[in-house]
Amino acid sequence: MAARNQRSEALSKDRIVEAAIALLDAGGAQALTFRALAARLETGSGAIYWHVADKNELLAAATDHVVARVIADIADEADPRAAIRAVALAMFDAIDAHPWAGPQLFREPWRSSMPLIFERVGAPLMALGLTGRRLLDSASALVHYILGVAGQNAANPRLAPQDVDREAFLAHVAAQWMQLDPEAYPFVHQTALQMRDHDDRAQFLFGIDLILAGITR
Amino acid sequence: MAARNQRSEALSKDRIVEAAIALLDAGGAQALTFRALAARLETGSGAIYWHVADKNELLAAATDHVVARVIADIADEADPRAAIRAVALAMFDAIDAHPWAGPQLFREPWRSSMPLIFERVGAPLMALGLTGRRLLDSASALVHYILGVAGQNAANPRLAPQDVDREAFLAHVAAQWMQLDPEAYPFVHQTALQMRDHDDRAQFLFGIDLILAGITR
DNA sequence: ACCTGAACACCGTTCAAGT
DNA sequence: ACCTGAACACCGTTCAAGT
Repeated sequence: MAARNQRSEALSKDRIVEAAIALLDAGGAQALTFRALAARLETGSGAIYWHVADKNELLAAATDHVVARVIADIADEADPRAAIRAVALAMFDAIDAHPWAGPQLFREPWRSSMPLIFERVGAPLMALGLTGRRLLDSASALVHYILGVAGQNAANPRLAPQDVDREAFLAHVAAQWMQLDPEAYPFVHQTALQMRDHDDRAQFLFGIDLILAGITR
Repeated sequence: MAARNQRSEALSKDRIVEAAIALLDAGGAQALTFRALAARLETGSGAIYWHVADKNELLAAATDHVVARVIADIADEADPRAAIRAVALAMFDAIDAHPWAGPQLFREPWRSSMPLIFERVGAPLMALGLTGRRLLDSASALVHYILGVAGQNAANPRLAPQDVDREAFLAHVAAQWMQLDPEAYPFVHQTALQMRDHDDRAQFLFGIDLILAGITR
């Protein structure tokens, strides 16, 4: 027993999940393989299966771990609207920092992280006096918006060619959109230029405020 | 040349994309392999690479194909709000029918389907009198909400065990959420039962109306 | 009970060889 | 120009064998 600590800790689900997160953060979803994980943990690839059912459970556990920490770190806000904005921004930043968690988040909504998020959004709505169906549907709209935007935003810049930076990339997309037929695409043609230098985070918050305005109108 | 039609049409990107969509609709994202595709097209797996760069392009082309058809089929609505609801519902139903397109949609937003969607949402907002930054940000919030919810909704029921139906599954999740500590999870505890028998589509539309209310307040 | 690592079935992609 | 299909590198997962 004591001998096991000479070179490495005993394997455990926690240690595996931690190593998985490190791999995911460093190289994205494709960097998480059982072989890489085994190498990092100095064990055989089969050993991991003793603690974790399969890759799906591993990704879900990694996501739960990240979300739980982020949610726990959110500062308390007295004002309900400020509280909702705080949760929204925390999730936005979390998925931006761990983009691999985005797709995973809305793949298994019955997992432990989902009630956490719903609670943090729904409780302030209760404080605003909402009840019944309207309470649930409003919370649902906010949560879906938050996860949807955060996930999309996390996916965006990563598939762009590596050597162009974000600005050059946006300028390129805007130029493409500008070339669409102004008759068929009046909106796109008119807003493409603004699209080029928009602030994702500010635009995200604007959407939150739109929904809040609709809720409390 | 004429001889080629004796047993099968010449290979083309269109034929490949069509076959890919058939595979994806029948068996989900994991059913699309180059081997299965080659078998269905009665050709070698390498032949596909002559018309398509890689799997990523294939998925993107399949998504564009589906979205373009759906968008084209939307009936024109005179009322801007009705027009936006029509686009939203069309996209919701499209991703529900082709759930594999959900993740793909917000993976390459500079592709051709994205301007199509933005135009269909943005044009009615122009008719409502919006301009400038507020126009772009409002359209962006709506599009992100639509794609986010539709994608999440499409992902949900498919990972559930196959033998339980949707209702039994929702009841099971609700029961789990009910068991959370009412002190720590007042909102979840109170709304879990309603969550059980909510209507995804109606809830989705409610969110659209919340955002529209915020936009036009 | 927990770990090892070879083996299996299966991918996406490439490429020499054909027509 | 377009197609064939074997070959390559790489997966997730299993499992007999070890401790």
